[in-house]
Amino acid sequence: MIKEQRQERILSELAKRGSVGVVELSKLLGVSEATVRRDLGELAGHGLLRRTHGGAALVERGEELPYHAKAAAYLPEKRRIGAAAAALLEPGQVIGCTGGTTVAQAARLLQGKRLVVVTNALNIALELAGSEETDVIMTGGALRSRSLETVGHIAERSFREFCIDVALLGADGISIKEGITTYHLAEAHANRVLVERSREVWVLADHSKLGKVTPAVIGPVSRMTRLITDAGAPDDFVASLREQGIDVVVV
Amino acid sequence: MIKEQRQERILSELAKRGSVGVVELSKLLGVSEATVRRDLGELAGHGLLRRTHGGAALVERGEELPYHAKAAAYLPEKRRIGAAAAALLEPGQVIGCTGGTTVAQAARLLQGKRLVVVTNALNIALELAGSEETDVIMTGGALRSRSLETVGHIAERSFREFCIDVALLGADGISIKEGITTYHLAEAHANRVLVERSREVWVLADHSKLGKVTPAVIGPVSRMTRLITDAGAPDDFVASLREQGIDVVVV
DNA sequence: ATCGACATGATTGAAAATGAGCGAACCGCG
DNA sequence: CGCGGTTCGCTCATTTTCAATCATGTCGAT
Repeated sequence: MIKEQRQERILSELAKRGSVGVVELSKLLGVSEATVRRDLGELAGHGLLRRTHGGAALVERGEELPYHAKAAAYLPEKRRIGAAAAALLEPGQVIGCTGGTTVAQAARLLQGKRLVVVTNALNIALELAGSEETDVIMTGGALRSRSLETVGHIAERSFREFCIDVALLGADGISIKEGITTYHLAEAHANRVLVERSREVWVLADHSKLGKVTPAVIGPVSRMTRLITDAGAPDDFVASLREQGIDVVVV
Repeated sequence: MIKEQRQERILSELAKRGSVGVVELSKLLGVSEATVRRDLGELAGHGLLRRTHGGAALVERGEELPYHAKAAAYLPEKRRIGAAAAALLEPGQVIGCTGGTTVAQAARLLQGKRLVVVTNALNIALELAGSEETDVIMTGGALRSRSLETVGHIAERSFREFCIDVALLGADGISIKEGITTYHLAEAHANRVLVERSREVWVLADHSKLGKVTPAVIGPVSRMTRLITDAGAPDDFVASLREQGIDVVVV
């Protein structure tokens, strides 16, 4: 039996049963346990299964997807930024959230607060799914797997149904000249509608985003009422925003 | 048997019966009581069950999602049902999915198929989020943490925008007399709209749901075009549905 | 025929999981 | 209350599993 066939077989067995043991597979496939371990290791390397002691199990969705919070870059900064944002929000407010790992960190800390959260991002909704106190409204729309945001007319129409107190925006780039930008046009469009409907716009971004420009414009920096970033932010950048009357919180 | 399988078994047993004893599990699984205790401790640490003296019980309504507990009950049956449903779908079709753990098992196997999936359930969207081939549309709406479904007028309006080939319905109860039912009124309402918009209606339910009635009606059994269930289904129940011209698939 | 690349199987010391033993804590019951 | 039996959490020895290494076998190319 060829390696490919064997690995195929392992995956199908796993799909059928949810978890499999090394010894078990060894007997089933008629190869040594060493070979089974090698196969499992290889498959796990491709993210097709999760290795466990004694065997393997199905990968949990969300464990391996690109935005998984634990895998995020600048995680400590993002956590602090998220915590600061969460602390500044008040009970009873209506919050709009875009996707992104920084916003997700904030969302995680909103659990149990009496808030209404409107979001087009799957990961945000998921963070808050367990919270009894928080009302979560998803906008719906076409799902973009890269960012887990939903976009398109459904998302935009839903955003328009709300009057939002504070928008928590996770941007990919913030430039004094070019404004708040993101990578994807459809996301930018949905986010723009959120901004339109929001009284305040807070942007959550670690310092790596500052001065950066990405293709799709959400809006000018002047539309932002508060920026929460980390201590790595360049002083002149911060000063320039403050001159424009934007509240810059550095954590 | 590896640890994962054993713990899955424990959760399944717990979901079926509401509470389990250490000694009992030890005999059932063929491992020492010490190991059972360790497993229970670990699962309790993940919030998947509540430790009691002498055993374990389901987590109280409140902090944790009962979703995980539900997911573990009749898991092998649900996998087979999900696989059968996935195998019967054809490329290019527009599929509507409600929430529910059985439907989630089917969704997992739809990855990579060229389909359009419209759903009001967060867990379904998450299963398919990684798939490049599959277009996923979320309806949006207010999120119910218990089932991870979104409900309300936003969800219903979104469903109405689609012409759906096949609806995959996960019901909580199916009764010849009372029809297809679920626990929650708002969910039933959203699901009813999905059914309206669908050419075919397939219900995915393990045998524990058959003959059961729960508070909120989705529709009469006659509206269902196919039932996929497991071998534990009572013969007379299956026969009765077949008399009505419903295609019953037993896996 | 020889070589090299690759897959497989066996070996080994380390790590993890398991099972048994033992006081301490807890339950039900008088 | 207090008591006996059960259950718990802990430690320690044993078994299982792991990852790494090396040897063998297979196949195709030179």
